[in-house]
Amino acid sequence: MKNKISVHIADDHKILIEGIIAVINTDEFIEVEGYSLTGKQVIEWIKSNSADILILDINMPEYDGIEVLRYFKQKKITQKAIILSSYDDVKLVQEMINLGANGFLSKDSAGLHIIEAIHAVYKGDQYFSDAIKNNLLKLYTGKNVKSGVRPESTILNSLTPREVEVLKLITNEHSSTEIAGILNISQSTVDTYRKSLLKKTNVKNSIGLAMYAVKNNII
Amino acid sequence: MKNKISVHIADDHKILIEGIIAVINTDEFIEVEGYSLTGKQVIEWIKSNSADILILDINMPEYDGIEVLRYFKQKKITQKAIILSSYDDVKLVQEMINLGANGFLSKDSAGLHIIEAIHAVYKGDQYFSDAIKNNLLKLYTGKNVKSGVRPESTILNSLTPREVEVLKLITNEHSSTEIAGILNISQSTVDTYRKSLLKKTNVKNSIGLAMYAVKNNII
DNA sequence: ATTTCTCTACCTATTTATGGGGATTACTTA
DNA sequence: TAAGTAATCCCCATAAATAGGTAGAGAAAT
Repeated sequence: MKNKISVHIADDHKILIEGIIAVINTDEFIEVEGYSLTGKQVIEWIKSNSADILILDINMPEYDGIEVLRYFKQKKITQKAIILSSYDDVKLVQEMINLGANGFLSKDSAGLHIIEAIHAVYKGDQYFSDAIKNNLLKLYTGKNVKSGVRPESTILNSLTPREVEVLKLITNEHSSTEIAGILNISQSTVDTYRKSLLKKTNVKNSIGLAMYAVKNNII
Repeated sequence: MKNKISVHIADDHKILIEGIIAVINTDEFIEVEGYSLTGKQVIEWIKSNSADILILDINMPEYDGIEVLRYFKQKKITQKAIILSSYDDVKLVQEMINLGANGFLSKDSAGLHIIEAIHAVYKGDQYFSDAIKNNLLKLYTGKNVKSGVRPESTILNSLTPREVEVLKLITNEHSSTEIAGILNISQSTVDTYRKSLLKKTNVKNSIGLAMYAVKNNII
């Protein structure tokens, strides 16, 4: 007779936790070990506990999901984790995989297959929601088959350090004049960065930049 | 033998719907009649259906919860509704009650008592989550017993419905011209809303507004 | 050695946003 | 009925952002 798969849930929305528990309870081979409402609680919890699977929300107060994964990696904790996310940002997925995430579920996806995801990850597989898989596929179709070509053709051409600095200041409600003052560069230069940020992120205006920054945790 | 209480769920997050269904299925006297993923779907649904209780999320694409309630009121539809909200804005609650909402559950509240809420509202009672009740209490304790003193001392001077609409569009990267077109009002009016939003939220510029919207889940 | 990238900066012009007013209509509420 | 509020619109002026260029200095990669 085999033990049940134990699951710990971390999400700041209690209703979501209750929902997931209810869903999980429909599977006789899985049980919920407990839950955390903040990233801090997860980090406290991991110090003396573990579960077979941790279901981890990205957006949480105190420490977010990414910071929790960073902590795990730093402390060499090998807790398996399935990420819950509201948006399907490819770069985030890559970041998460690098940090050791084993699965990725989108809250927005048409069907949630949390049970499948848990079983898959428990077996050692990775599990990604369809939205994510589609996005990843798009990146690797057609080109980039031979040499070690980095997928620089991606939508998100990564930003230069200076661009990120400017982006942060924009997101913190600074005007170009102010940014020029803070970074000790000319206003024209700041404007140049704005242009290149708009082009690279493919958004419409500064607000789009701010939202991009939020989504990519460049805050 | 009595029929089950039928419930319709409206929320743009499928996972939340699945969760609520799972929770509801633990009660033998309640059954889920169906669900909608957008406000528009709710309005389509109500044209030829009804349920004993509608569980309605505030934040939904196409039409949000408030707009759905407005539609109900305008069309004199007496569908009972329990509101699901991510934030506990007192003014919003009042607005919703005026629009005929029968209950109010906060997603963030420590314990979700959706079953209780459904039974209460079905019996004709109103149901409010603890967070809401506490906020309402705070407003009426000590002072404000006699004259009609408005509790303007609240931190978030809450925004009017129209302001929220404009804020959403701003956050979605629309310019004032576009917003005017979308809402079918003059650009000047949109500018007026921008001014009042800036004043009320106490931020510096549109980016501050967008960040405010993100923080307060007004997306 | 030559290309590529990053950071820097400027010019011109147009479009948006912000800040200060004021004002009307409709609705609700004290 | 008087007061308030929400929604709507206008004027004027300035500040800021966007869009199109061009371009040089230095570092890094090929």
